[in-house]
Amino acid sequence: MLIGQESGKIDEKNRIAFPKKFRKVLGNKLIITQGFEGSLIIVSMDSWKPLLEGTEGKPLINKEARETQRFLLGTATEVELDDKGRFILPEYLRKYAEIQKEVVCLGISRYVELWDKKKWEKHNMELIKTIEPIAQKLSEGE
Amino acid sequence: MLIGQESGKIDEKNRIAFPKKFRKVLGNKLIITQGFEGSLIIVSMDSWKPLLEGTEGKPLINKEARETQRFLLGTATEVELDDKGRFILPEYLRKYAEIQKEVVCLGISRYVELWDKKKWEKHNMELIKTIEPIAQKLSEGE
DNA sequence: GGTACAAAGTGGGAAAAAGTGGGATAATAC
DNA sequence: GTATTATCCCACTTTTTCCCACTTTGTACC
Repeated sequence: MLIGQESGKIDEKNRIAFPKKFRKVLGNKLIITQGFEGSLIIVSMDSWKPLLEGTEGKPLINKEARETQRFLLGTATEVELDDKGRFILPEYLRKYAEIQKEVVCLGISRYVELWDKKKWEKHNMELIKTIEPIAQKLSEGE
Repeated sequence: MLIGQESGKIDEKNRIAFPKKFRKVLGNKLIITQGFEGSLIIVSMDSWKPLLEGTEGKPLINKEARETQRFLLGTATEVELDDKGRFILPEYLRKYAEIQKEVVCLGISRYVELWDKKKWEKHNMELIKTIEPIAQKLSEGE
């Protein structure tokens, strides 16, 4: 299972070192696509399909389902890690995620989210405020 | 049941000795995540896992589920104690909790809170001021 | 209470592993 | 043919991990 957060940076050749602990789980062929809240989603081939739950099966006549699929599938790219565990981030995804220099990778169970560091930090600040009920449960045990 | 307070420090390799009495209860595989008032929460694997159950199956397209997972998974880390009972605190959690050098571990029933010592002392002072009038009222009322 | 022994804690060295930057070659475009 | 971009690979740097030795704390027995 993917858990935890790692930071890194994008170099002048648009390479990003994919954290070791995530590599172990996902292997070195990855799919990258646009995510939500301005992040990117990185998955393995295998977990790609289950993630589409909720968009699959819905009739094509459903406009929202179509748009969601376009969003997720239409912008996906397959990348391969080099011998040192890096991949090249396509320009259009870099723009979408507004990645400047530093990035953060979040392990979210079956996929990894990639964020521009500043953007993530801002998002995280907001997150902690709204997440209180969950953390409360964590505190109480079961 | 976790109670009491232990202090320690973080060494130059970012290691923190996890107090023996807490170790006995929680084991040597721990989950650390962001807590409240700038503290960190440390729980055992066993009490953390059940929390995930509610979120695991939820589709990617549900915003609330996404944010919950980001918090429970993305900002948490699994650590393992070394043979001397120490764990390595990831940089991002250290920053979050603003840990300088000295730390305090508080046993709070089912989990352990980790604080920067100075911050804890300050927080505790304020806590006392707040609690006293309340306690006073309580006693007067009887 | 003091001494001796045992257990636990602390710091740090050294080897191994991983990460980083960049050069050289190959592929593509102009 | 030349220039630009992409791919592969190498060498250097940094980080991580494992382990050891010393210090401190705890415990038992005198």
